[in-house]
Amino acid sequence: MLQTAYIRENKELVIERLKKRNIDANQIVNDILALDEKRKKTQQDLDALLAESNQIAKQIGDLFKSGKAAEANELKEKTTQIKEQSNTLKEEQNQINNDLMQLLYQVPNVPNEIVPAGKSDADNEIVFSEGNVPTLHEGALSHWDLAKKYDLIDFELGVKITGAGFPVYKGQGARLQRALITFFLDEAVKSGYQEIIPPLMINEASGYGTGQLPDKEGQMYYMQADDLYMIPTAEVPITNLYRDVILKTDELPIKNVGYTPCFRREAGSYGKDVRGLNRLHQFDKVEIVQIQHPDQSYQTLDDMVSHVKGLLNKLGLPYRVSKLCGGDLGFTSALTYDMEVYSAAQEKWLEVSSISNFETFQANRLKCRFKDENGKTQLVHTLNGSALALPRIVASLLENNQTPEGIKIPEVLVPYTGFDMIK
RNA sequence: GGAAGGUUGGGUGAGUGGCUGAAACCAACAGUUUGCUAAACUGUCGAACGGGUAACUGUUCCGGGGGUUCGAAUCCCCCACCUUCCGCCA
Repeated sequence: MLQTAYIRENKELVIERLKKRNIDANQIVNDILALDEKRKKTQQDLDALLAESNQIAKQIGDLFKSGKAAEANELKEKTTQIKEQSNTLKEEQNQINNDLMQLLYQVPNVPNEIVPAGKSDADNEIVFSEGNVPTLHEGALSHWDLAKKYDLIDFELGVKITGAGFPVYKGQGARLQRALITFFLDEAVKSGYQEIIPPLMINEASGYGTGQLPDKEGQMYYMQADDLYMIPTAEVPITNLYRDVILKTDELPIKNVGYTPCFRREAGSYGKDVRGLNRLHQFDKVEIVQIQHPDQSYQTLDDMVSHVKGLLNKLGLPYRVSKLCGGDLGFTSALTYDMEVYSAAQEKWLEVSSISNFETFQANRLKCRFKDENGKTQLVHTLNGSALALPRIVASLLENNQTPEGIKIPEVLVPYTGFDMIK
């Protein structure tokens, strides 16, 4: 959520930048500012009334104490009038605040200056690529066929136990999964991230904190009996660690990494995009989260991108980095880089990480602030990214590294898997 | 799941109707003292939204919501959460 004060002070910029998202924000911005003016006005009136009533209450107290009950009772009558007025104003004030919130919830984050204009992922700007697209041998298989051939992942068994999108990993497949998780965690810890094991379920307040609620509750699994949601990503519990917190400047940046399974309902997904490991209801992901001083957050974003590049380099997967265009940019993000690996048998690029700077958009809802150099409290910048999401990495690894003799395990993973070939 | 007790500022914790935005202590910060560190002493020390060039100042907030009252941290109702004991249990 944007801050009203920010919109007020940067009106033209906000409208201009939101055009990158193909949004004409003129109307809503003006509505917000008008409501905000109204809010201030009512508050002033209300404050004045309450101040008066506070004062009278004090007088009445004094009068009673000095035994002047008659005068006190006279004053009492005066307050009923004030009370009526202030109640009306309070209602008005509540209504205004609600309306204002409704409007603010609708406004997405202001894209960074360097976000390219565009409508869809086709307009994303590829800013970096590494590695060559492999040529596969005759008779190469898709990862779901490979998974079956080597008995690594059993999709049907998952259907039996739970349903579609909940695969069962077996044998070397399970081991590979665990190896990747540990490798990713180790790499993050080496880069200075603190490892976190958060709860896998969250309450409503946390859902609001990172913006899954109120709009996107349909994407999360919900446990009605206990009013809890399964996390769609570790970002939610880890970022919410800092909800309602005021940090000190020297505590920044905060760098956390967490591995968790992620649960997503993915309602409405269908077709070949969901085949195999491409889209799941439960999957494993290692997430990096940083909380940073506003002056440094873009440097941090670059650092995070570099970190993920490093992971992909070490795994030897061909990948590319793209800067999301305005039309493809997530609601809460100011700037996002997507990392995609090439999946050789499917012959397509798969998104394995999305690294974003939310600036103060999340922090505003989270109420995560810090005391700056001048002792002033201001909102932090929050950032996060996958480092990395497992299924598509596995898909790409299996497909790209297949040989007639078996599937080669990248060298960096061998210490973790204990084998260098899936046979 | 049953029972009891709790929820106050960064922490401990006082506060049962007006003098309490909140004692005291601890922590933190600034300063004095000190050869350095420590100790001691002095001061500062919650947040949000407003008004004012500023000094300063108004309102709101004592788990959340509602109520009683001229006036509520304090009384009443509902809800959430926590702790302890019992039951169950990796």
